[in-house]
Amino acid sequence: MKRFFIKNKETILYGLTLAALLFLLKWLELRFIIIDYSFELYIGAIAMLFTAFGIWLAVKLMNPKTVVVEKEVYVKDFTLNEEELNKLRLSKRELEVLQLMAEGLSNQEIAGRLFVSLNTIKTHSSKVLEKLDVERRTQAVEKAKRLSIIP
Amino acid sequence: MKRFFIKNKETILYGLTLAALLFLLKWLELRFIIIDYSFELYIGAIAMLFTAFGIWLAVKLMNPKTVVVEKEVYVKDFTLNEEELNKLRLSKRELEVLQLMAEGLSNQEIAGRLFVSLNTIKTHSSKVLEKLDVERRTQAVEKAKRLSIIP
DNA sequence: CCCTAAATCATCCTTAAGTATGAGGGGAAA
DNA sequence: TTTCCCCTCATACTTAAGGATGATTTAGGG
Repeated sequence: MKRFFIKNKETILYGLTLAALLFLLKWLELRFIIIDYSFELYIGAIAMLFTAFGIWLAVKLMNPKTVVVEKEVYVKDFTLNEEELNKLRLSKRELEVLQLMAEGLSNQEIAGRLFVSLNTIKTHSSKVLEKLDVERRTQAVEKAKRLSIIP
Repeated sequence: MKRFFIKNKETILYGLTLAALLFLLKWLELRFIIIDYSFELYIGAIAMLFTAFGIWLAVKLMNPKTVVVEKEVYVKDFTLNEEELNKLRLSKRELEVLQLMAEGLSNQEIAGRLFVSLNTIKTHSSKVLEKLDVERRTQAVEKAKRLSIIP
C-alpha cells in the first residue's frame, strides 16, 4: 500500500493538483458570472497556470545528465577488480589465455602449456580480443592490466 | 536584425505560439457556443494543451541537470629503475618505441606517432627485442614492466 | 678530420598473429 | 529434451611482426 503511493507519487500529485484546480475553476466561474470578467482573461489565466504547471512537471521529471569524473586511486599491490571482470563475460579458458598472453607467451607456447592445439588458442585469443574490444594482444594485456583484471 | 531574431528565437517562438493558440481559442470558443460543448471539457482541453506546452517549453529551455558520478581508476605507482635502464643501453628512440609498444600500439601506429616510416620502427623494435633479450613484443613489455623501466 | 653510435629507410624473407567460418561434443539450464 | 554456451579443432586467408642485411645521414668525441 505504502509502496503503491511511493511508486505513483507523481501521478497522484498530478491528480490532486487537477482536483484542486477544478475547485479553483468553479470558484473563478462564479466570479466570472458575478463580476463579469472577460472570458479571454479567464482563459489566459488558465493557460498561464497550466503552462507553469507543465514547466514544473517537466523540471520534476526530466532525466538528469550524468557526468563521469575519473578519480585516480593509487594502489601498490594487485587487487582483482571482479566487477570489471564480470562485465567482460570472459570464460574461464579465455581468462587463462589472457593471463598467459600477459606473460609474453606466444600462441604456440600457450597451446603447449594448456595441452591443446594452436588453432584452439587462436580461437580463444580472438574471443579475448573481441570481448576486450581491442585488435592486438599487446592492447589486450594493457587494457586488462589497467582494469586490474590481471596483475 | 538577423542576430536579433537568432538571439530572441525562443521568445519569438513563444509569442508566435501564443498567437496561434489565441486563434485556436477563438475557434474553439465558437464551436463551444454553437455545439454546446460542456464548459469543463473545454477548460480541460485548454489545461492539457498548456500543460503540454509548458513541458515542451521547459525541455527546450532548461539546462540539463547534471549528476556527477565519480569513477575510481586504479593507478599503480611507478618509480623508474635507472640502474637497470642503463644496463640495457637502450637509445632514446628505442625507449620511446618500447613505451609506445607497452601502450599496445602496432608498429604502423608507432610510426605514425613518431612521424617516421614503418621500416624505421621495425628496425628500432628489432633492436629493442635484441637488447632486452626477448623474441616478442609482449615479452619485451612484460620484462620492461618487471624491471620498472616503464610504468 | 676521422670514427662511431644513432637514426633513418629499404628490400627480402619467414613466422606469428589475427579473421572468418564451420563443425562436433559436452554440460547446464529452461 | 531442446537450447545455449563453452571448448575443442580445422581450413583458408590476410595482415602484422620479426630477422637479416645494407645504405645514408648526422651529431659528438678523440
